[in-house]
Amino acid sequence: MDTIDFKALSELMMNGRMTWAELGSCLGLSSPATAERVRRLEDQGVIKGFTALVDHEAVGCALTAFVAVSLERPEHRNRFLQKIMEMQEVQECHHVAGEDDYLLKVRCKGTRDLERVVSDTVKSIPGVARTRTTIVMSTPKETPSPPLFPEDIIDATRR
Amino acid sequence: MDTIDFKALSELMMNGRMTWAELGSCLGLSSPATAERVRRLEDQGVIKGFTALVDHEAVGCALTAFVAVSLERPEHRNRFLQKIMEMQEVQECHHVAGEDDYLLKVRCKGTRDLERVVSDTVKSIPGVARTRTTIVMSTPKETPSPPLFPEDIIDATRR
DNA sequence: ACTGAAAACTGCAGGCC
DNA sequence: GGCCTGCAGTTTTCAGT
Repeated sequence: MDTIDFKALSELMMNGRMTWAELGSCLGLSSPATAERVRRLEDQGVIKGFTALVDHEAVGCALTAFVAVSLERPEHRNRFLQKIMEMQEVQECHHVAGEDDYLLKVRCKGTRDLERVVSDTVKSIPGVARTRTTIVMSTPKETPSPPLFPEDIIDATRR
Repeated sequence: MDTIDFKALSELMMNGRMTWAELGSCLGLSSPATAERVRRLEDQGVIKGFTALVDHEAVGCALTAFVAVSLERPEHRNRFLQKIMEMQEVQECHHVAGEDDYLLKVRCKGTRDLERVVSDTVKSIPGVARTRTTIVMSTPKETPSPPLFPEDIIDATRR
């Protein structure tokens, strides 16, 4: 077990961009060895990729909501999931135990958009028996995530 | 309005690492101009940083759960939030409208860990009146997120 | 996994629109 | 103000050990 400088490592991860040499020095490795390990992690699927983490509010995605969905019968599942996959506003879809079947995390510009997503789109999917929407007022803690609508970033770039 | 190659752009964003030149060519820009724009986005706070996106299951974080929390009185809020901030397992904390006050997204290794987090830690915070935990069985859709426990990645590195 | 070279990329300067 | 071209400094990559 080598000597890993966790403090330096987390500092490095905080401000984002880093070189293999920097990362390696936290781990006590040279840059080629570090690059090799990261490449292996990608091959194994541990690392899915690399992205920018965006402040969704800053790009006009100010509203977050959780939508619990109940399905009438299991037969409707595939069609439902297929539709969900296509919806950009749905950031997450979890199959949950308990009263409801699915829990969606939805992100959009405002209440008008939410209405469209929930009432028009989700409820129109065959087999959706009922939905319960919970609006997020503020989020004190959240690990930032990749952009949902890359085109909005492009717009922000121009300002 | 310039000509943006969205198809190439999203392909590029999918497989992660890219050079300014590559990104720029999708936008119809040279590398210095591209780097400059991204730097500006960072200054504006639109881009919070850059990270690796990890498959949490692959690093042993196999259990996801949503925990709804009700607080007795507003006075308890600050202390509650402070404690939440310290908990690595809590990936998100949202202040929500409706029946409950907060909705936590929790990630941990297994049910044993969940018990510790919910029953021992969250419920022991002063002012927590009740919690309702919803277990996630599978998640058909989720944008990957940065690592919650960097040390687990280090371990995976060694395999 | 380390060292050292070639190749590639980034960042800065200067000029242009 | 924002963008493009060329050069110097780094960083990554690919040998060989």
